[in-house]
Amino acid sequence: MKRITLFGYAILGLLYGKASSGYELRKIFAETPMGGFSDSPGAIYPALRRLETWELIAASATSKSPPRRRRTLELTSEGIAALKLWLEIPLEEADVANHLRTIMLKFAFMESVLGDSATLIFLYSLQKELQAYMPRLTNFIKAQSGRMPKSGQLALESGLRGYLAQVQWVSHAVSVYEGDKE
Amino acid sequence: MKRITLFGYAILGLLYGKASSGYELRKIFAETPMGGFSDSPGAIYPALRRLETWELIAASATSKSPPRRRRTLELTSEGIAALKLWLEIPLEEADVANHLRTIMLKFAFMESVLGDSATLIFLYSLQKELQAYMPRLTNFIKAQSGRMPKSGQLALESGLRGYLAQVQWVSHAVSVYEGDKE
DNA sequence: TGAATCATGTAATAGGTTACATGATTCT
DNA sequence: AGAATCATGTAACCTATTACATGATTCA
Repeated sequence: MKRITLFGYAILGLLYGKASSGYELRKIFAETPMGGFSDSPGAIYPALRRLETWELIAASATSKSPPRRRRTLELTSEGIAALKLWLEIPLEEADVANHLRTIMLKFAFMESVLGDSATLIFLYSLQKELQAYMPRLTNFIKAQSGRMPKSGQLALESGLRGYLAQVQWVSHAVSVYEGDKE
Repeated sequence: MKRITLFGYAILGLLYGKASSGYELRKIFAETPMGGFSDSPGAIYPALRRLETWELIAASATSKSPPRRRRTLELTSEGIAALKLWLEIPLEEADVANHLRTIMLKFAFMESVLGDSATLIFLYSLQKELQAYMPRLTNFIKAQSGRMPKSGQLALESGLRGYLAQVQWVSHAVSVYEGDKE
């Protein structure tokens, strides 16, 4: 029985782009602002092992020559299917409230896996859910105002501004994809 | 040997504001956009038990009357000390890159625990670290441009916009606290 | 009285963190 | 030859998740 974690999907998504070794993946997690996933070997190698036993990934080559001895891993067709399945799960409002990180990870991989039009549809639904969530958040903040210290109030506002930035970003992203279609 | 998790500090901070039962804390986590911590009993009661065995919190009353039978928990002096110690740890640039959530949690509790001037100092240092981090992020994005699909590029931009929003928020927050001083 | 919800807990599981370990290879 | 780093792994521990369980109390 397999339950793929967000970390697992991050690995699948990266391998979809390019077959890589554990070490290469580690470097990506360590050196890029990607999601803030762990780059520790104790996280990555067990995760790879799991994905391998589930046959979602497989060693394509265990080269000993030039680039040292390393196990290059690639997606199997089942791995690709699992990744697609995950990307195709429709958004719900609760996701927007709590799992923006998950959403952005999905988006990052979506174009290459599902194509432009699916990505655009995803952006539309994200836009819709964000717009539904914003007033809920502002109302909550208003309701709390006065019942917390300034810093609590401001902390909430920080979250609000973050979501506002996402709203603007979605519009921007949509325009990029819409512009591309014609 | 005690290692307090972020979740643990969230509890300590909330209890600093008001002695509460586990159930009350659950409701806060469930119904407010606070950090996105778990509201499940399997998370909260063990966490409370740990904090209790470390004597950072203690049951102030186990009322059976009106508000049912509930264990109201409050901070001990050691709990307050632990919370203060955590809040006083100075910021580093790596924190800004990866642990914005932690930072905002700290900020939310800081005013009531450490006072206005400490909070303002915290904001200044946050401002400094954010400003140091922004160019690193923009450079990284520039370096990647062209070497990823549009969606990957845009995902990075989303992060960038989030940080930009935080930069603006810090300025706002600073002005609120500076305005207060005079 | 029965349903809902209040309020606290526990058990199994799984995944991440931390730390350690080990060889091979490149570089000086 | 020795240091650094490449590359993979393992083991102990801890915590969150999930699901279940249990009584008490309010409310219809």
